[in-house]
Amino acid sequence: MGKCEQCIIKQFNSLKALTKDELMRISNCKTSQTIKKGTVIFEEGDSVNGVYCVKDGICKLSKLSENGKDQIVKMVVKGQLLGQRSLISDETSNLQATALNDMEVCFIPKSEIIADLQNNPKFSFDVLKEMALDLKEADDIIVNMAQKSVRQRLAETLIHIHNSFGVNPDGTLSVLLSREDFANIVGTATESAIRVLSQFKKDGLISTVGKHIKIEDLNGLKRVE
Amino acid sequence: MGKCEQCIIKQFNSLKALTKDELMRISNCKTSQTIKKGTVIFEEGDSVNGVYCVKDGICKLSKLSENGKDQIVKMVVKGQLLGQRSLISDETSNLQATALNDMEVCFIPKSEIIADLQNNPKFSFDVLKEMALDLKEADDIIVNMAQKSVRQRLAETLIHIHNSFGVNPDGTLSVLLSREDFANIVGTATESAIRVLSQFKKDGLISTVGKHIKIEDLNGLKRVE
DNA sequence: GTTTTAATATGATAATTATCATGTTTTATG
DNA sequence: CATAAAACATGATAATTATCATATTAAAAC
Repeated sequence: MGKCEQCIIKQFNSLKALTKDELMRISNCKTSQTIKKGTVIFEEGDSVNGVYCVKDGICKLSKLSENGKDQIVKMVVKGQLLGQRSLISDETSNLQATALNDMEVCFIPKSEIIADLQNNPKFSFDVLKEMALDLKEADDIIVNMAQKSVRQRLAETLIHIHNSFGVNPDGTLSVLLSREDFANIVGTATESAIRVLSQFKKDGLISTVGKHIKIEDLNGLKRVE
Repeated sequence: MGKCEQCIIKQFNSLKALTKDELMRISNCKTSQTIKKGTVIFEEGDSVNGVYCVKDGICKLSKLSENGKDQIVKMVVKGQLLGQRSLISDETSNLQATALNDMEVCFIPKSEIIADLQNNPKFSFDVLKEMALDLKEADDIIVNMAQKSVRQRLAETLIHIHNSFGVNPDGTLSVLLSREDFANIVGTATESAIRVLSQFKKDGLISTVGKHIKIEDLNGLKRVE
């Protein structure tokens, strides 16, 4: 099993703020896992007894609404941590995590991480910084949800995925989502998401290769109203 | 000027995790302020060079959208801290803070607080816990915005204000908001918010005394669809 | 206290989005 | 490879919400 102190992934998250000794301790109690696409990693109400460090792959964080829709709140990609929030609040999870493709993760038990959070101010301050950014993003999503049209939100979602998660060699978005996923990010009916994407295609803003989407006119998407 | 180490307000926020020595140091550099209703405490893009500890009164945190609406993201009440997020991220503010009534606050300069965040793990962990709760609330708002109707959101807003901020002796909500404020919390047009509130009144769910709103049927509001 | 301004209220209509129905294409499975 | 199942697509229609117009009431300013 890989050693945390040598793992390159931690450069992308707060674990980089840990000392070599702390990393070695964590390395000894962590477990590596492969998670298949579609697997529910944890669901709302679960006690998540630790933190996942995502070495590869992508997952969605979502919450079931009373109307049966599964609103996607955030996506967690390679390099990021998963499950810190409920761990810090010492609560069961508020969200469900589902793998969007095959994932490689390391699971670090709660007790180890909590000890470091309480003893290493550099680490806890770094986690705090990450959480402050998450909160800012969440605030911005609230504003978008409240004030922008489905068309705008979907255009911005495409741009966000493009900019934050990158593209494949052929230019298609590296994150492959179903139309239903898009609808659940934007907060609309699946049919509406399909309709808007079809329109974007007609307007030459995007093209599709199978289920893969390629942004053809980024500035056009930015101008969508 | 009051002394932080003796101030009762800190029991309601993370400042309680500071040591007596730290509190005395902060006490010496803090400034007390009275803020009049309607005053913009800071706006989007401002460098907020410290944290406000709200001793009395309420303010709204909002963000201007491109369509001209000022979406309210959160309300900060007596006992809470204001401005920590942008301070921690070391960024200009993402939100505007506006006093909803006359406020009493203490302003603690950034340098003092940052030093404590980096040196006192108990304090930074407490701030982290608060921020984790803020993030959870924000996630829940995203889900509500995306999946619930204006009627439902407005009903839940009334319930939230009732439960979290309390009522006056006559039973009316202690937080006095304009119809426009309600619209900007719910993310709808002012006319729509007015219409829904009128309907709630007709349905006997609420009553009004001037601009003050009283919840008459809490369970009824919970059942709104 | 009157005038002016802002906030609240309501109707009419338009725009947006959801829902239901149904067909097609793609993917999974025996 | 045939068949079932899921995902995608599109039309018709209904429901929700926004916008514009216009009163009415309340609050602020002179």
